[in-house]
Amino acid sequence: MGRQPCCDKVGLKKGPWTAEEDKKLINFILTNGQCCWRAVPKLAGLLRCGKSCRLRWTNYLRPDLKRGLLSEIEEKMVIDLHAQLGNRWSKIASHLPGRTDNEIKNHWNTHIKKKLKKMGIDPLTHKPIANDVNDQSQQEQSQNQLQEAQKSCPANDTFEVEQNTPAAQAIEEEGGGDELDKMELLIDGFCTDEVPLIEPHEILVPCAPSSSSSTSSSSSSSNSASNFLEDLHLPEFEWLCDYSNNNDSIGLWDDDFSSWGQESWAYGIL
DNA sequence: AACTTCTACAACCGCAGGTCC
DNA sequence: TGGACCTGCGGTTGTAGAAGT
Repeated sequence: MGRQPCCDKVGLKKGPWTAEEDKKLINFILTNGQCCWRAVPKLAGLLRCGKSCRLRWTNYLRPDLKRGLLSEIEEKMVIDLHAQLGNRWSKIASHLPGRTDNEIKNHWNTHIKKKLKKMGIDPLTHKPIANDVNDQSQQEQSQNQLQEAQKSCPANDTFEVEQNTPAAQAIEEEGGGDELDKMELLIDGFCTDEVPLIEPHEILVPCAPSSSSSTSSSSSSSNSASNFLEDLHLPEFEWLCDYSNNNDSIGLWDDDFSSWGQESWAYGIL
């Protein structure tokens, strides 16, 4: 007896999400909270499987997401963390507030891998790329050591970022280690693993719409997903925002999601 | 201008682990 | 205790836009 598929695939939509679908999903999650993803599409009126809804929410629509390219510091952190954790993207992501495992995985595959190879560093072992057989066996040995270390590092342990891997050093030498201390402070005090799930009634709505802004965000779907927020009516929520350390105005209601999740956002209970 | 190739990233798939009954 | 169900994770694929020819 095989497992039941996660969803009845007949008649279900696949591929890129439309603004309308995003709207329905956001409305539903904000109203009902995250529960029982399998039931979400049906209840939200979406022709998607629950898995797809969860992915869309966690990777794209979640209000606490940062958008845009990873900074130098974040990139360096990813390399350090990867050296210690391997391809455990979700664990790596948990040390980078506002970043998703998918985002980090993509960034690793498209940017960091190339960068490291270019520098003569094996992205798998984080050691200088070796050419002969002896070096290869050395690499295997170090890889085994790495795996052993990973085993002995329980997931919830407080994590010390190793700054001494050749790869991380190479990246640092390229520039961009300035704010590292700041970032480490952030990590010491914050880990997404520890972030409690925000219940819908605890989610706040931006206190004021504003003109313009918006930094990044590139993809067409992100733009398509953005404008409909103007149409969202969420009377029971109020977003609070702290303008004090952010010169940009909040772009949520006019441009895209790029402002969601930045430090300037504050969440609280109404 | 049209076509091809490359790049970035969103989304899908299958599996593993946890929980519940 | 074991099976069913659900969620989360990691690898892979698909697609759109950019860049090159």
